[in-house]
Amino acid sequence: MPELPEVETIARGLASRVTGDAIESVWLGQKKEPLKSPAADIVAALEHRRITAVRRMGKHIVFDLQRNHLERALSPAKGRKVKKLSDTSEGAATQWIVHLGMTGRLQVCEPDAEIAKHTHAIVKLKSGRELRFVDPRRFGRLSVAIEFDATGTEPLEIDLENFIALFRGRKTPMKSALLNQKLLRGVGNIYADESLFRAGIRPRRRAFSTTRNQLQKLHAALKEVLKEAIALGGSSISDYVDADGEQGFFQLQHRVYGREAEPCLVCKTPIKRVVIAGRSSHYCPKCQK
DNA sequence: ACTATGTCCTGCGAGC
DNA sequence: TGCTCGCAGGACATAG
Repeated sequence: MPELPEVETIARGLASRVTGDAIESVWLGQKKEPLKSPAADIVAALEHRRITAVRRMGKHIVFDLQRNHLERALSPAKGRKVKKLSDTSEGAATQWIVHLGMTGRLQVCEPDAEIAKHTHAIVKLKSGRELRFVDPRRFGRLSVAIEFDATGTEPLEIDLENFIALFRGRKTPMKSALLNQKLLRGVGNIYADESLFRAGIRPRRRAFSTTRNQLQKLHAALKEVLKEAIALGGSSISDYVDADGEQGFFQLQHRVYGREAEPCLVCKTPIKRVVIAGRSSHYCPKCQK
């Protein structure tokens, strides 16, 4: 469901709520799809760890975990078969990585709160609260790692020359290039469409044929649209809410996404919707070349 | 190596 | 009301 601005909003909300808290126990559901790492690895990596930070990398939420020294003496956690993490020393940091897919949610709640349908993981915290992962479509993924290795570059950090180089020699449509997480991480369908509109580039435009001037505009437009969206707490379409249950407001700023047949806000031409790489793509046929 | 396509899931609203 | 259909913010495997 969420793209970079929504994940950023969620990660910030989680950081303020659970940083410093410790994980006492982990329950994982029976469905196998949400687990990218073996269940035993996840449980072993999370239990009795302190959450030292929560941050976003692309569309992933990364929890930095450290062995909780108060718990260490009490936990005879050795002997568990955790191949990937077995060579980590006792105090070494590990990470819990959550990808929300299309419909994933991470909620912090009291233990007596009703357990939502499609709850796949419940993490009990020392503070008494619970962190729950809920995901109806099960496109989301949970995993653990010693150091998460995300692909691509953060769009908010990339400089102009490296940005332009991403598109060089590629035949693929600009829309597909923007969605390719190996190039830029965190851009999804909404912000791809919105940034292409602001830069005046058609989504089907072949990457290699895009002019330097257009790419320069896109570099600025993408950063601008992502920053504006983060400032407004992301876009709430259907049921997206952040860690505090608050909805975002950037959907009110969409200029093309979800506006098929509505007049372009610049030139009044009806907005078009086409399918590119299986994804809805919205653009103004007059403003975008 | 790069690119296009199908597939994984559930839920919702539109249209009949 | 109840059914079917198409669509949904993502990412991977696979085939060409």
